[in-house]
Amino acid sequence: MARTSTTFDTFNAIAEPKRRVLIETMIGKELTVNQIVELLGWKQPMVSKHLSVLKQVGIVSQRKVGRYRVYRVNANHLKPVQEWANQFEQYWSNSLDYLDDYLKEIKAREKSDEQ
Amino acid sequence: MARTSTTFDTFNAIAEPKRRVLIETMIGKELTVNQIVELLGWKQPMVSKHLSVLKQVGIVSQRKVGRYRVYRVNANHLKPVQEWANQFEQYWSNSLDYLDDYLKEIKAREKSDEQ
DNA sequence: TTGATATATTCCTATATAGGAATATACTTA
DNA sequence: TAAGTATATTCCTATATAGGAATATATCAA
Repeated sequence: MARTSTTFDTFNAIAEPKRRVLIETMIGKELTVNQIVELLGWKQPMVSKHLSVLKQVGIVSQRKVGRYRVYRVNANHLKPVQEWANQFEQYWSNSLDYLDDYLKEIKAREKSDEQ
Repeated sequence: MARTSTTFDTFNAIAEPKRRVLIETMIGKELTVNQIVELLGWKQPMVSKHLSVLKQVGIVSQRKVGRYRVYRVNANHLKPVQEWANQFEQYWSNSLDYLDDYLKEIKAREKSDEQ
């Protein structure tokens, strides 16, 4: 069996690093495909293909303006990602715990160096 | 070129729905592989394999206890996911905007039905 | 030591990309 | 209508899984 399809859900769509960059670049703007091409310096078909995946899961939507296609991010669709991560927030370390972890790590490293 | 490796980063590791379930199941606990097998009803090799991916990106860590391997979630590693999503929070619709979107959607649907 | 238990790994296969190149499609303007 | 611009799609290939089955490895217990 292959991996879950990139168009299966938001999590799979944003797994691709380039698509995250695309989203970061587009957020809050309305951009034409070629504007994105210029901003990112990617090949036009590559931009169109990644936009297509993002569109299929609803992360971006598109509007026709003459021969241009204007794309924008539907930020709402990223909410589930934040919400999914939120449920683990209570288990995150605070900065002091971080320090503690860091010290433990150093000790562990010293110990393994001794051997 | 194939897709980004599942072990490339946290985003790719959690793209697989089963691995998200695994994380949700394990959060806040220390669980043995077979305990997870029982909780989820998956095959043991499947659990071990998914744990292996999560371990490689640091989302879980493992401790040996006799012939058992005790796994736990490193919740810290899910922080980047929340943080990534956070940067788009200001662009999320509030409930009124949602209503607006909803009404627009209904109108659009009526229009396409007419044709 | 031997059998049993716990977990990891290997082998196999179907499948889904991502990127590159080429090309098709759509719209505009002279 | 023809040329030009903007964007999407198709074809190709290398690659990386996910799951199933079988098996290897590690540890415990009698």
